[in-house]
Amino acid sequence: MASNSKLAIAIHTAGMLAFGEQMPLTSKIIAESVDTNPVVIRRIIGNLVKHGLVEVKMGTGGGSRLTRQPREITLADIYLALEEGYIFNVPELEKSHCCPIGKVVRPVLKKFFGEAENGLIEKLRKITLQDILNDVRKELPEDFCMMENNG
Amino acid sequence: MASNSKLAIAIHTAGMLAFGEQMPLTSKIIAESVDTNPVVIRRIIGNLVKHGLVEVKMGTGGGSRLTRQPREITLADIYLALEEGYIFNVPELEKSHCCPIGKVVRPVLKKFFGEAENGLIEKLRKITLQDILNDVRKELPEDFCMMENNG
DNA sequence: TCTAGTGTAACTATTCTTGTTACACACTAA
DNA sequence: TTAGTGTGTAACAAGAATAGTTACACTAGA
Repeated sequence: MASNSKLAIAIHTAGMLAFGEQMPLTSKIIAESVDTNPVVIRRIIGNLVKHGLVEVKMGTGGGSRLTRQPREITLADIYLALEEGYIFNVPELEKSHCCPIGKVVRPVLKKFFGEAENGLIEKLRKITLQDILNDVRKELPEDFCMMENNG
Repeated sequence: MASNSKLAIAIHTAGMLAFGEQMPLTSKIIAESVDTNPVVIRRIIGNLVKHGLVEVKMGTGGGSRLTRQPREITLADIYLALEEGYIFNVPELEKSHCCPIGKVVRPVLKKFFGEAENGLIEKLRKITLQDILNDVRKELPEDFCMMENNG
């Protein structure tokens, strides 16, 4: 598992903001739900803000909320907002390296990996935050209210 | 860059085996081209063997070679052979965790991440080792011969 | 002014990945 | 049957990436 849980945390975060409707949520509340530290959440929200998905209000009564409707936010938007770079790494070679294949393979692999990653992004683009919410709601008790139940 | 350079190394390795035609190549030669340690290569070849892409001959004059033509091996075959698991991690929660959303979100995210990863794999399935070779060959001098030039 | 928030730097801890050494075993050729 | 090449793999070391934590300056509302 190479893995990177930022995307999961970011979606979870955005999902909670959606649940919270227009009521701003604090990084502390979200962090408790995700089971991590508020700073981790703030860092991720920073990326979402930078890409216009979320807006933040400072000070008392402040917190974050979505700038758009959940059906207008795709997982690709969130994925790209994280600016994590490429999934597959193509290792650098030493400058002294002299195998001609080694030198030539690198850009070729980069090209094909880029294509593959586009396939991933296309799929992510078809999934909206609303889809996530719908699935999550199915699993929650009907009378669930986040503000009361969160622990 | 979460990244994992195993796929790049595995493709590079398979590519060299293809270049070598039916002449078995040693892990040492491949390691020099990739600029790493022979054990790293052997570990990866072990996965390729397990999935029937490569066969290995022990002892003097031994080494590895492909079991199929390069046009019959896709990057998806190589990717899946590495058994790296999922690209995106969905973090576990503490057992004591009691936020109901937290509990419910996990399987939902796993499902959607699985779909996204399938998009990646579909793309990889469309790229064969032969495609890589063709691109690499374009960049190499016409009279290139691996056995003489490898350093 | 007090309290409740955020943003961010700096540091620590942890985990993942890669690299290395070492050695038993397999096979070939003399 | 012995020497030489090569693999497989365990065990450990080193390095890098990820995540978690603390601390503190700054913003805003009551």
